[in-house]
Amino acid sequence: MKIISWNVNSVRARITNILNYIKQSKPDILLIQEIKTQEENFPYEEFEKIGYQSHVFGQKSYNGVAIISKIEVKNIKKNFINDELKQSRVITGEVQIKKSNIKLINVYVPNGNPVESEKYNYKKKWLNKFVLNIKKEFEKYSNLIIAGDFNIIPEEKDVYNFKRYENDALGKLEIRKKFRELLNLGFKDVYRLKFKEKQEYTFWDYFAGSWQKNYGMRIDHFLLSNNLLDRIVSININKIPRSKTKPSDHTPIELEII
DNA sequence: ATGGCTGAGCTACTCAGA
Repeated sequence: MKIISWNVNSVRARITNILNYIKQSKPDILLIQEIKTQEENFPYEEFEKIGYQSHVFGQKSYNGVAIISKIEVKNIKKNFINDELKQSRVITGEVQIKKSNIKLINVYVPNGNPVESEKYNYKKKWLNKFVLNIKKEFEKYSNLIIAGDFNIIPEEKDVYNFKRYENDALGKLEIRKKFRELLNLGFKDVYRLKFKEKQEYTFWDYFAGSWQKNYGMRIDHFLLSNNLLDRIVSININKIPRSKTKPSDHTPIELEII
């Protein structure tokens, strides 16, 4: 069972890249973020043609998340967070994998920059609510997968130059602490669990040749509840989509479980 | 290097991203 998370930075501008990627990587479930469109303009048919159903929590111009799946996804919900700005950032669903019910939480955490602004406050409040709701979710479900763009650099080694990001909304200690708080509820950051010291990134800026210089950061994550850890087959950051023409600034992270 | 690109909405330019 292959589950992939990818911040596509507009599903409509990226549709050709996404379809090509799906044909190559053949995910069972693709969790996408920053689709930047409302449901009414979502390219449902394009995914249907290659055998995928889409579940969409859209928004005009900004944000938006979707679950694109070859297997049945039940109990789709778009109200995981009571978002004070009414932004579309979380979609959840349930899948049956090898007789166990697994809850999927596809998330796009607010960016929060600049730090001296209301945006940073929104991110902090948003993360507080998110952690609290995950805690509640654990009372109802034992198998949880949280995946998406967390906009959090977990540790110093997860960015090309930590000094530049220690006072940034992605790297500030109080933000990284929220990530640890989440893990402490009973999750593992699967990439870091499998690769203790490896330095790989999931995002590179469009400008100043960031991609060519490998000036990136690891901000897209797969969190698995501890009871699912023995079912991990592999975790992989696939850099190929970032090297294509008209790429997203993020690249997919691929999880395989049994 | 707090903006050097990119996308949406719109059709000139702002806002947002990280």
